[in-house]
Amino acid sequence: MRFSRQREIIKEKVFSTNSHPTADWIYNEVRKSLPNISLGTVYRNLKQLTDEGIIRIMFDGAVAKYDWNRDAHHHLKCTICGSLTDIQLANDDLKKIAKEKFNFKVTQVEITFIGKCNKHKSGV
Amino acid sequence: MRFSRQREIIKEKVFSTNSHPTADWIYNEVRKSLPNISLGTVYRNLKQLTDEGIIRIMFDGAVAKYDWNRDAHHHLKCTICGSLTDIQLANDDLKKIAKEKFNFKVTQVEITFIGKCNKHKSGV
DNA sequence: CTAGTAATAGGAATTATTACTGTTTATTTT
DNA sequence: AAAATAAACAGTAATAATTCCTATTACTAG
Repeated sequence: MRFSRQREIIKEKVFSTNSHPTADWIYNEVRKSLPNISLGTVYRNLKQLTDEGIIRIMFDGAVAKYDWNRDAHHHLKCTICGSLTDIQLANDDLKKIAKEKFNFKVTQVEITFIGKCNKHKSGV
Repeated sequence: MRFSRQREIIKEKVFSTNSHPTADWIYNEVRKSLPNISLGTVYRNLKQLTDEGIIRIMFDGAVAKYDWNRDAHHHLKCTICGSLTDIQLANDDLKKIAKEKFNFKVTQVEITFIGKCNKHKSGV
């Protein structure tokens, strides 16, 4: 993979936040320093970075979000503010269950907990 | 919700399969008996059925899939054939962990196990 | 029967993403 | 360091999934 200034900055932006940014958010961020960058370039580079295993892609409903965190981890998704928060959970047990009960060789486990995050205490 | 022939047939089709159909698949199925139905009608009715809790929506990557199975359950997703299979797993422990460790009130847990299903034994 | 409401078909619009094309740029070769 | 070449680029068109809009139709209550 040849060096490119665009990809460097795209990578920087993904690594700069815990907010699981969308391609569009990244595009707007990168435009601040590279006003002529095109959205296609952002998508192409996000794909390359994903293919290289440098970042990860995940889907929040129908839209792709990107994540610099490559450790095995899962998410808390708030139904009120939409925030996605990383959490660590041992999933060895789950893999074992899938293998024993369903004869399924698990390579990845995606868990999303949907509910209310701690910003929304009362009635809301 | 007033009766509609279109919605009845859409519902029937979703209930007729374990394959977690997409809106497009349902559209094509329903057209066999209602050639004039529009895709918009399919989407509108799937949304209504989902809102009423009669069926469930889930996302497989970026596309919405529909599921008549309303029991708490999760999925095995095969990276080779793309099949999605329902599995039952107690998730009370997971909810408890989310509450205790992250102070997050879970209303739903979505787990997808990604890997190889038992149709793909050897090298492939 | 008639007004009002809910649902419809069909198509336009939107959103996210991918593909195409001619141009630029990083790396390799001389 | 200049020329060659292959990858990456910007800009734009195309695609796919989904939602929105509009005129029309069907059911329901008065």
